[in-house]
Amino acid sequence: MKKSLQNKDHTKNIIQKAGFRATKPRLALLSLLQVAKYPLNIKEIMGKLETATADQVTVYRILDAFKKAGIVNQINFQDNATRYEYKDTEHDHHHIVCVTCKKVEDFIGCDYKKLAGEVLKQTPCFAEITDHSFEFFGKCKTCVSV
Amino acid sequence: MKKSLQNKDHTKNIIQKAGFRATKPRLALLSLLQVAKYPLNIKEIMGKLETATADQVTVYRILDAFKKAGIVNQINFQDNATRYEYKDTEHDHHHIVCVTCKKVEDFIGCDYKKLAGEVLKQTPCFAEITDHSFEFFGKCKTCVSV
DNA sequence: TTCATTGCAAAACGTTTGCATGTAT
DNA sequence: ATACATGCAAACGTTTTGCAATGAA
Repeated sequence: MKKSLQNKDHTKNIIQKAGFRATKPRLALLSLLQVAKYPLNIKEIMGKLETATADQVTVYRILDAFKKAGIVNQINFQDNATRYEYKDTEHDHHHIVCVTCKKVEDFIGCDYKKLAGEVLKQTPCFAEITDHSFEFFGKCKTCVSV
Repeated sequence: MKKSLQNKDHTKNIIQKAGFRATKPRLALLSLLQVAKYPLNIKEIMGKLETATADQVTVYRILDAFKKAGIVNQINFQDNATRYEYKDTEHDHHHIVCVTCKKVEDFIGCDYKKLAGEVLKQTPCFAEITDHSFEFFGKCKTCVSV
């Protein structure tokens, strides 16, 4: 079986296992997020999706549903546009963003689990932690000298 | 000298040391952020500011300038509204947010400096780190049982 | 006085809602 | 067949821009 077909089946499985119907917009959107090199905002998503694959409103609804289902992560680069990324549990990572040119690079090593335990002890109101966000902002080697 | 006057002078000093003129909107906004118990979004700010103290556009411009000057932090709770918090360098902290009722509690212990060094080694494109964001999302003791 | 700062009007985005139509299972 | 999903239109909330008027130093 060809690799691309395996991937298509895999994408379809993820959608169905999460309890959703495998529709054209959902398959296209999840496939797109799976190959994206960094978290995409709505404009980038609509630009990369083939015309008439999905309405923008549909994309918003799917992203919301996928986020609740734990299939995608919602990410914010402080640029007034929510970004979404496929949640690959095998390759947990976070991002560093250049504040000047917006270049993005991944990094690993965020040991949030240890801190999560300490935080629950510190915060008397809270019972459980379900998610976390963590990004670094800085300057890339090109922009730092400007 | 009364405490409230000391605070007023302190607020004025912060603004002027950052290179800004100590105008009514800027004094009111920074004072508000200094006493806020959690990061405020624009609606909350406009609601808490006395009427006619500052136009909403002015508030946006001041927040942007204060952020660039390092006086305030920009924070995102994944609720489509940018939040701002007075940056008190003496009391560095982050936030945990209840995904159900939006309650916020602070926590300390984010040792980002150690990770920042490792991240710069990992990411060949980046030269320096200037900022970071870190929030936990979870459920408070009231909402967890629902 | 002078230049930084503000207010107002209007536009530009990002996001959500309601409802009729379409479709995966 | 039918409950789930989508598309379209329109509303909504947040943020930005241009420009003339104002005010702090």
